[in-house]
Amino acid sequence: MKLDYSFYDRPTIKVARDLLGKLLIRESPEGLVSGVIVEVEAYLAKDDEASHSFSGIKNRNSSMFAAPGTLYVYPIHAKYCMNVVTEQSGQGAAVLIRAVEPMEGIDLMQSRRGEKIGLRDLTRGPARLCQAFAVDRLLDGVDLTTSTAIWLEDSSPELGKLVFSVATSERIGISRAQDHQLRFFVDGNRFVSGCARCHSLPNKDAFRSHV
DNA sequence: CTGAGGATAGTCT
DNA sequence: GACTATCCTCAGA
Repeated sequence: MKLDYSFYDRPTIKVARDLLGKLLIRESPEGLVSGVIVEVEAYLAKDDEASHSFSGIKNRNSSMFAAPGTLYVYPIHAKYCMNVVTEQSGQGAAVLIRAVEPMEGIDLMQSRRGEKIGLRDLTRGPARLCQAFAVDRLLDGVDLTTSTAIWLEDSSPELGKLVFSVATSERIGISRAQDHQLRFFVDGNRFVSGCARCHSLPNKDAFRSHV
């Protein structure tokens, strides 16, 4: 079932944790791809120096201040990252989706990412994920609750109820506010990005093996 | 497997 | 001109 407004219109940290295990779906003329979210980071509206909203609304971050459920796509290092806007309009809070476990459309992801890339590296990392899902600035500001190009679902019938434990750590790749434990990931899932010390149980079963 | 270093381009100071 | 919420390649164990 597609996630609606009431899912996003909540405290950012709750939304971030609840996004783990949800299905991200992208439909384009080339075909459909999907994956289960295994890693996210929360960026808060207040007292968070690492958040793009910290120094106020700018041209480039304006969709982070839009309604909850809006997609905020940000260009960085000549690549893209995707975020989901949370809380109320004008707050400037969002959750960065850092990694998914590929489910449907692996061939299409493979052709977008390059034939030499292994399965594990297709969507492990925010910019890799955007490339595999063909997410760029054209999707910035899209409403995830109504769009037919990209949206989130609670779960897929064939996966059933996913069982996993949530781990937390500092966020990755930022230079300020590094002490906050605002990164959430599926403990042990091998499609999570980042360093080995951030995984307390390395190489546990992936969701894909449950199908 | 790990860590280091350079490439990359759009936005803001 | 400096800054990134990054990625890829390469060397070494």
